[in-house]
Amino acid sequence: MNRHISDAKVFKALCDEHRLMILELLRSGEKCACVLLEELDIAQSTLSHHMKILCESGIIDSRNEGKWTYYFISEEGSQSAKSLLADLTSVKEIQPSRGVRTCP
Amino acid sequence: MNRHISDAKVFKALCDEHRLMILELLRSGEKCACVLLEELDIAQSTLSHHMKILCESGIIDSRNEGKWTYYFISEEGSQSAKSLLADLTSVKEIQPSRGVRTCP
DNA sequence: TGAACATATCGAATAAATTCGATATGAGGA
DNA sequence: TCCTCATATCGAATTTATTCGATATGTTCA
Repeated sequence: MNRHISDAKVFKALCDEHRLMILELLRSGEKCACVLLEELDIAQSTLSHHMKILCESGIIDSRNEGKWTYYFISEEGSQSAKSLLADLTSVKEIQPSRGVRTCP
Repeated sequence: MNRHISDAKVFKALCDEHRLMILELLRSGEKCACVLLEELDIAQSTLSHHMKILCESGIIDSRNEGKWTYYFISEEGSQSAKSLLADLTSVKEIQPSRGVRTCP
């Protein structure tokens, strides 16, 4: 079940402020790269790099329409991110009661 | 509401594999630093650095007992992380229907 | 086909994070 | 009080991420 070994990827996608801002922009519906570029004050190649990371994390998906690429929040991807976070922070059933010393 | 500006911090705490492993270890109950250290094959100063980041993110909390420090998953902190992720990936009510072109 | 535009990739510069050993701090017990 | 042990902090080395300009790819339209 070693999910945590490689699943830092999902959270890595979320730990950059530009990428969080992109996510925020996409909450109001899909946008093409050129619109995102106008809002973000970063170089086009930088935006492309961020979109690649977001897409590879699964949280964002894209579709092509002619020469444009539209990005949108993936329902499936964000659901699995939420499940992963819930798992990571959930305390297991069988555990020593708090306050029990595990040190000598 | 500009939460995303500074709230990369919570996710930054989750984007390192050692820190995810620490979280996994704490799922079975609080542990003192020396126990974590045995499991992780990293230097003591490195562990201390990771624990600081995790605690500052709010996801993990600590308590002192004598010379030991015990770390545990914070119910409150992980709840707010989950809320934040849910917000970030939730699509807003009013939005243009998908497929509407926002580019010329 | 060729010009114009949107996006992706490459390579290099800069910035940020991780890691370690050395050392400091602070608590407990002799 | 002094010694020992647990954890934190410091400073430097290394690794990883971000960023940009330049260029490549691929699409549309004349």
